[in-house]
Amino acid sequence: MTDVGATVLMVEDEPQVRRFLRVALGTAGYIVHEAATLAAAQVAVRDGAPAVILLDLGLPDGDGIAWTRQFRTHAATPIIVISARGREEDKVNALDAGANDYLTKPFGVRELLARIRVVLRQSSGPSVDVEPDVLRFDRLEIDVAKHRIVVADAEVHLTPIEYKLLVLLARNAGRVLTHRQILKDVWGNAHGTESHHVRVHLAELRKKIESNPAQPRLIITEPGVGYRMKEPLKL
Amino acid sequence: MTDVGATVLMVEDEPQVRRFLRVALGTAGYIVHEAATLAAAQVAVRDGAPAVILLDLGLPDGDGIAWTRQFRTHAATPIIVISARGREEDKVNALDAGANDYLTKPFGVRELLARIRVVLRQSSGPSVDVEPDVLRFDRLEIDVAKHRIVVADAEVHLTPIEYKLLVLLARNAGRVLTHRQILKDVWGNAHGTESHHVRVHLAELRKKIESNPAQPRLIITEPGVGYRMKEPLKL
DNA sequence: CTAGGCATCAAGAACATATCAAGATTGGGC
DNA sequence: GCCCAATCTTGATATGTTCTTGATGCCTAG
Repeated sequence: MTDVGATVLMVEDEPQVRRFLRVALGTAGYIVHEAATLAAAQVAVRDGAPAVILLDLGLPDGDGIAWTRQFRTHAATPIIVISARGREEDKVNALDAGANDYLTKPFGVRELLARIRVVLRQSSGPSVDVEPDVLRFDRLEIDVAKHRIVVADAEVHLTPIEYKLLVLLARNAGRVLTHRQILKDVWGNAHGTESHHVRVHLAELRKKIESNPAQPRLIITEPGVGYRMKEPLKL
Repeated sequence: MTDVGATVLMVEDEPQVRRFLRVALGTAGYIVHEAATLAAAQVAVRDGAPAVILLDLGLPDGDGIAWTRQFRTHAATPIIVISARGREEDKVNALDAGANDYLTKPFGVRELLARIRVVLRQSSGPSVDVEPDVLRFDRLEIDVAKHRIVVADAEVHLTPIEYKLLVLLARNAGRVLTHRQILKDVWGNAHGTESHHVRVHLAELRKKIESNPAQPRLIITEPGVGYRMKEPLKL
């Protein structure tokens, strides 16, 4: 009556809750991985490639919401937040940070399982795209997993928008992305025609990653259309 | 601060709740469609193509859960169920029937909006879907997905008008397109008889894609009528 | 031979982009 | 809760690209 042996990563510090969920999820046919801290979760995600993450807020080593936001910059694994905090504010923050669902303790196991099925159902659809953790472009190196940019062997600091912009372009290297597409992906659906934003932040980005920003070699302007990142050299 | 004017279909029979949600959703920037019955919802979905459906259970003309199950056999539009029934049983049934989320009345508007953002975020997908859409003509290659033109293994830069012109001709290869048709498609309906524009830009285009622009092999002039692109080699 | 349609060129207008800088906003630390 | 630092937004201006427009000459059909 349940899904296959999908892997669920449970991020939770209270031993009692862990035992409880371990049994419930195990019985339902899932493979359960566990982490008691965000740091451990980070490792578990990379090693275990879970199909869904159950994230308890209020872990000892950091803010789960901030972690979620950070995580979402490079991964799409569904996150179901589980929290004792039931304030609307908390829910909105978590969901906007990138969580797929938010359950307030106490909750019923059957509801949890149903909600896990929902997110699995969604993610099973549009295939699994495995992409390398490191994207390389000439003297530019993007380590998506570690959220690190290296230009000519020197680490470079990018602001959140610059980072999103760069990863978007890099993931679509060789393809022209229109202003509209970029706005939608980096800013969210709202901003109608403010392509000026794109220009400003793209200029900043070029300053940081191009050797000669006045004559860009990595990010090419397609006047009247958008921008294109040069494809990396083929092997 | 919110998404674009995505369309939300509200399926709800109580006038008070409808008015309340209409205002809340409208303020948040959504276009709101309304239906008081499942039958009306069916029609509204077909006509309005909503981005998300808010479904109240317990409508006068049928079982919302059964409707959801039926709906899911042919459509993937996200459904957020809103119900006064808070029993775990109800939630599990609705979610397993295909609902994407389940909110129990009373609920906060901000939470609802956040959950709408979640499902919209998911369905908007990874923005750029890869469609291998390449048109080939001898030594000319048009990659529509990437917006890229290659002539004899060398990338060629086209201006927006040139690109539109080329794609239009390529998509209608073998057929003669009149000046009027070209003007309408590339420039828009306004320009009455300015076929001179076509000539100028077509000359530019030929310079870029023909090996000998004076004796065009790809784009043929049909005197007195218009232009025609040579059909690509068949496989 | 002539008229109409076509190709080509060049210059300025219209439009799009790059860059700088100041004000507004956000988020984190105290 | 307040303040500071970082970041984002917004506007102004300079620069660069593309489009339009008109002039000119060629070719072909009648």
